[in-house]
Amino acid sequence: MGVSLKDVAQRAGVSVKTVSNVVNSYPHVKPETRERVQRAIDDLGYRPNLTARHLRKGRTGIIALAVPELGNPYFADLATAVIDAASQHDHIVLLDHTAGLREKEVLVSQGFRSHIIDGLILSPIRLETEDLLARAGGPPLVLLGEREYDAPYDHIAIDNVAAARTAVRHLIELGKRRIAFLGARHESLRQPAHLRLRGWREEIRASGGVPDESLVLATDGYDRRDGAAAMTRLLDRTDPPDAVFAYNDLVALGAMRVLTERGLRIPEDIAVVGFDDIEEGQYAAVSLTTMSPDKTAIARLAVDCLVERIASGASTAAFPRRILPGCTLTVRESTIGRGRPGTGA
Amino acid sequence: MGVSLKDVAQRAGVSVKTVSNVVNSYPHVKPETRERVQRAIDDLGYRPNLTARHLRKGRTGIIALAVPELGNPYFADLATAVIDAASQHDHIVLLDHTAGLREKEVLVSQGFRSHIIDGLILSPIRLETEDLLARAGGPPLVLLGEREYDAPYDHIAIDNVAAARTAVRHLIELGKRRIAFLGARHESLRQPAHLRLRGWREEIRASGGVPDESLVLATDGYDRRDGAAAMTRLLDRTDPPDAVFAYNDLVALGAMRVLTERGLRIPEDIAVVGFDDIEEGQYAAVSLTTMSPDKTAIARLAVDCLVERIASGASTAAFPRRILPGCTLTVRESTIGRGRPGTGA
DNA sequence: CTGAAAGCGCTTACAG
DNA sequence: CTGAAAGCGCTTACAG
Repeated sequence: MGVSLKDVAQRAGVSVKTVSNVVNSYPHVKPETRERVQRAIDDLGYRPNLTARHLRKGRTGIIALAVPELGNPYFADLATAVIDAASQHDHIVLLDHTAGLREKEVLVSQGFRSHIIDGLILSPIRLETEDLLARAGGPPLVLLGEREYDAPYDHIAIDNVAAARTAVRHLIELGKRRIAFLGARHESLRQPAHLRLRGWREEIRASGGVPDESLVLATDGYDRRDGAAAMTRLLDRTDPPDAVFAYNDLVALGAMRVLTERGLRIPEDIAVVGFDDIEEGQYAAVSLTTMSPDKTAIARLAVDCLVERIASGASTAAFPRRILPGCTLTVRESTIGRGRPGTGA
Repeated sequence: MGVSLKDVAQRAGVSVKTVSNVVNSYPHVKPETRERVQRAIDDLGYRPNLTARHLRKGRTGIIALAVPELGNPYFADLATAVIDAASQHDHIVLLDHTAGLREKEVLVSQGFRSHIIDGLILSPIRLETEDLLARAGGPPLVLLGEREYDAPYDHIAIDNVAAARTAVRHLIELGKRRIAFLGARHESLRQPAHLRLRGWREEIRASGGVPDESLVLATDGYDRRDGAAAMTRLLDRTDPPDAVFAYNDLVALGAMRVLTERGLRIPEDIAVVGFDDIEEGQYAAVSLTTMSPDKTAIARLAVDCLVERIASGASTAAFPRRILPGCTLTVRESTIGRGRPGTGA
């Protein structure tokens, strides 16, 4: 601390410009000058002050990632992947969580940390299109997740309708007919789960069935406790389902805990499919069949998009992209029972 | 972007100093001046450039948190708590993961991001004392976790020996006599798990038993797969244990998966105790008894310590503190069976 | 209560 | 190939 370019320049007997050239490996520096400067740098233990560099260049090399909560392993995995992808581009990651609160999501999206971050990756739950449109020239933004917006920003998300149909089809092919949907939120149709719920309806119709809306269970959130509560309500009724498609793995795992407590067999009595493919599902007592989004691809695409937008210098995207990473079905014991290796390890 | 103090000053017809005073809510500003400036700020949509402020003040308000991996829910929870604690002090958090690699831990501890961060909270796995001593005047540092160092830095960690003894005593009180320890690392005695292993030995001796070192199972890491692999090795022997104390919950959950696959009953055949109290354990088919460190306290203490050290301006701590947050036993089905409510929810 | 000026540590045209 | 100087946008003694 305290050693500046000027100190190095003085010691090496050159101007700060020359030192700067060496530090930034500018090619046209006379070898002996470079060596002299390098020695001064080493002697003094000089390290460039990045803040100053940032101020000058107008970029910080920091991108922010805002997710609802790190406590959901899906988002922890995603954050890990984003950190790694960002480091490929020499960027570091400032992490924040919104708890899925619209107020916090708005705050983050408005870039209350502008000037510190070059760009933002946001996975919103309750944010509305109008909030995005009101965003006054903040840093470039890339959106993640199931919510859809009519706003000038890139959006990375799997095809939720198609993925949900795949999950439900799997259950139908196993002979299940009363398939519940766990995790529709107590809110408007534009909330998350909307698309997965639509997939549920479409696939049931496609198989010649009629969606039973009483099998759609609303929840407060998407945690284990929400899954457990919804499953309890479902089982307390007279006509239980023979399968459950959950909004995500946490909801599915909460539901499975209740099934186990009640002594019901998975999948014989009730089969379960989740969504996200968190590792916990592999090691559950009955391992969990789930839809596996390609998290690495999602993170990489998000960071690539963002870095590109940052380079372009525009706050909004004139031609916003909609990118669909892959999502595949991973079959485990919760739908086909023991018999094949369960952990997938 | 592009609106500076100067622009606001011009529009309001005052000097930049006055605008700065208003922005920083300096008390002695004539009300009508303040109002005029505020109007200019609003009209222009001015937002202070934090990078410039940082350069000037020499502080950024950013602290870094480096954990082995976010994929372990314990660290995800800890990160969440650190972010919240930091925001209490108006600091934001740069997150990094080390994968428990010494090289990466050294890099982080040497502050390769110095000048961007005001301080660092590091949870090391393989870092050595010499690495810390070689640290050349980086930003203030607070250490977390089971590793112990003889270095001038504050250290926040529960009393691992005492906590392990509590866990083992619980098993002994339930009548268990052959208690295995899962998760000693294939490395030196100074590695993590050392203290918990010592607690295991001490408590067995205290109960009048003799620690059976063949029941100490080494693992490569502390993940579910490590627990599953170790449990498999243990069961393939002729003399299985009647209880397992795992280094952490992930190892315990991996072990439980294997027990379930083999058709063994938990806790009747083999009881299991973990460490960390991650939510997953509450919702496992057999809910997991575990040691519950006070993560919120750990995060708060770490941030408080760090902020204090930052304020003091010293890179190292003349009188490093050793702080011991609480850690309590949480009893669930994996030791006492079904019969009481299991999820603890 | 407010202004003019220096300076935080860099990078970058502009000269030479 | 290298130097002198301006400027990124703030804050802070120093005056008045």
